[in-house]
Formats: sequence, structure tokens, C-alpha cells
Amino acid sequence: MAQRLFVAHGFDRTSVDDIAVAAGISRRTFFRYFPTKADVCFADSPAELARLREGLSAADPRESYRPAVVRAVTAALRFPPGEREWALQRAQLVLGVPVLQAHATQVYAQWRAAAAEFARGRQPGDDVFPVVVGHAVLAATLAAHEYWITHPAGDLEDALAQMLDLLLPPEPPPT
Amino acid sequence: MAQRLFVAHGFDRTSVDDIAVAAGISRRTFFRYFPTKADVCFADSPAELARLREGLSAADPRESYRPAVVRAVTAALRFPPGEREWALQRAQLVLGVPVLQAHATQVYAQWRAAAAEFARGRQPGDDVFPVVVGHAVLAATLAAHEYWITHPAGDLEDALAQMLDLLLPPEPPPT
DNA sequence: GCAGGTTATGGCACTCTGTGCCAGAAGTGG
DNA sequence: CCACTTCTGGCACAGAGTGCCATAACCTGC
Repeated sequence: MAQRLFVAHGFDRTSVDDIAVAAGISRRTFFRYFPTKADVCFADSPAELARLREGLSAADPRESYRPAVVRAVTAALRFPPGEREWALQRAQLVLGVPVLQAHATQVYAQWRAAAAEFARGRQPGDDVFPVVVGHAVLAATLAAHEYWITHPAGDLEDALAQMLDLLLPPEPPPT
Repeated sequence: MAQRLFVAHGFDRTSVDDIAVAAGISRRTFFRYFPTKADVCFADSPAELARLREGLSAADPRESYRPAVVRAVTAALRFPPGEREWALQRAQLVLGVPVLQAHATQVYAQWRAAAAEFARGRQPGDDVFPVVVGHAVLAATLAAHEYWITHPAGDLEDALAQMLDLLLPPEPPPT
């Protein structure tokens, strides 16, 4: 509901009062549901993060790590076909509005942490590998979304797989 | 000067009034020098960005792109030895304080854009390569800083080179 | 040194976000 | 119906950031 206002009038020109009035609640109540105006656009993020963690921890330890990451990430960000427009609109907002780009860093940090933790389990004792994998997963996710909003005819999932293939580092030999 | 206050009392617990009083200026004047409280920590960013662009555009077009990027990035972020503590402190702030992480996205976007523009010049007609290189350069820069603040004994420059080597995609064959 | 204009500074009032506190409405179980 | 919990709204507040205007500091040329 609020997302529609953001798209129609711009995020910055939509005040919390506007949203509250449109939603038929008070300003104070809005802040009980969403800690921040920007959080309206990140309502699905906890679920996506949970799916990512789930997909990573479900991976077969004997399988090499790259296909496992590709599968977990694409599954975590999959959406039902009916929500395609909705997801695209949200991606345009998050990647295009500075305040939302900024707010997204908190979500990104959790993605990085999840990927890094998985990588640490694959290469115990290696301090570099988890950091690189964390940033690679995040960079690929962002790159895929960036590519998607400029080429909306294609599928996000394909872009994700392609970007991950280009950005994930090779698996170092076990120590 | 303000950075010292941030380190001593925390970024959030330091108000603009505090900074203004410590600097002997008025609150209003502070906002003339820095559009935002967070911008205090990004005073060097325009110069770093300029050095990055410069280094990239100075690269020999016959050289493959990866070493050119490594040279440009490491040169852009090089600092005199006397500023090492200062730079490390700033990195800890920017990577550790949520508000600063968030504000940094604006700077990151410019880095990505500079790297992407360079990559576009190397692979005209390829829509994927610039996006990937932009995100790879940024991811490697962040990964290097993240590694550096947890292993401050090493050199940032070495970490940058290592991360870029792991994250930069291979150069696709010319079309 | 002085009148001219330009630039830097300070103060004031305002909007907006986000928060703490408290009062009252709404729902729930006995 | 009553007690208890939960949801909601209003109010006041702090802090960031901005627009406006008055004034102080700094050059100019004369």
C-alpha cells in the first residue's frame, strides 16, 4: 500500500503521515509496525534471508561449494509469477532511491554474514575465503538485480546464476 | 577533529552540536561545510574517486584489464605511512557504524560507476561485463577493508590485490 | 583610511523522522 | 460484568537537515 505511494509520488516526497492517513492508522501506530519508513520496502527480507540460510545449510558437504551457493541464492530470491511486477518495482525502488540503497546495507550485511559462515564451514582455518565469498554472493545478487531492472524481459534467476558464476571465487584446495 | 569525537563517544551519541562546539563554529556553519553529519568521514572520498578514474583512464588499452584495475584501485586507496592509523580508524568507523555503512552507499555507487564505465570501454556491446566488473571492484575493495580491520598488521594494498585477483571475472574474448 | 561589494558566519524557525510516555479503546477469559 | 492483556492514539520531545535573513569578516579600488 505504501509502496504504491512511493512509486506514485517518490519516496522522499511521501511522509509517514501520508502513509498513515492512506492506511487509516495513526503515525504512531505505523512506527509500531515498521521501525523505519524505509522498512516498508524490506518486509520480505527476513524470509529471504531465512531461505538463504536454509538452502546453504541443506547443501551436501561432498558437493563443491559453487553450485550449492547458486542453488541456495536463486531459491531464496524466487518469487511466485504473480509477484513479478511487484518484485521488479521493489527492486527499482531499492536500487534507485538513495535512502533505500542506504537502508539496504543492513540487509546486505546479513546476507554477507550468512554466506561467509557457510564458506567458513567449507574451509576451516582460512580467513580470506569467507570474506570473499560473502562479498561475492552479495555483489552477484546486486549485479543481477541491477541487470534485471535494465533488462526486465529476462528472468532474475538466470541473471543471478550468471553473475554468481562470474563472481564466485574458485574453491581453494583443502588445507 | 570530529572523527576523534566519533571514536571517543560513538557516532550516534555525538550530536552535530557537540561537533560544532568542539570545532568552535556554529551548528549552521557545520552544515555548510558538510551536507551531513556522516560526510565528515568521507572527506577524502572525492579525491580517491578521482585517482581511481585517473588510473583507469591512464591504462594502456593493449594491456589486459585485470592488472590495470588492480593498479588503479591500489593506487587510488594508497595513503602516506603517517596516515595509516587514521585510515584504519576511519575504516573501522565506516564498516562498523550502521549509519556510516548506509551513507557509504553513495560513494560505492560512484566507484561502481567508474569501474563499469572502464569495463564498458573494454567490451563494447556487452551489457553484463560492466555491471559485473563494477560490483567486483567494489566487493573486492570492501572485502579488503573488512579483512584489513581484522588483520591490521598486514597491508591494505596486499589485501586489495588479493581480493581483486579472486573477484575480478576473467576477460571475455572480444566480440 | 574608507566606501563598495562579495563572501563567510550565526541565529531563528521550520519540517520530518524516530522515540518515550501515558491514557484510553478493544479484545479475551473467568 | 470484571479483570487482564494487547492494540492504538495523542502528546511532547530530541536530533538532522533546510530556508531565510541579518551581520560580521574580508577583499577590492580609490
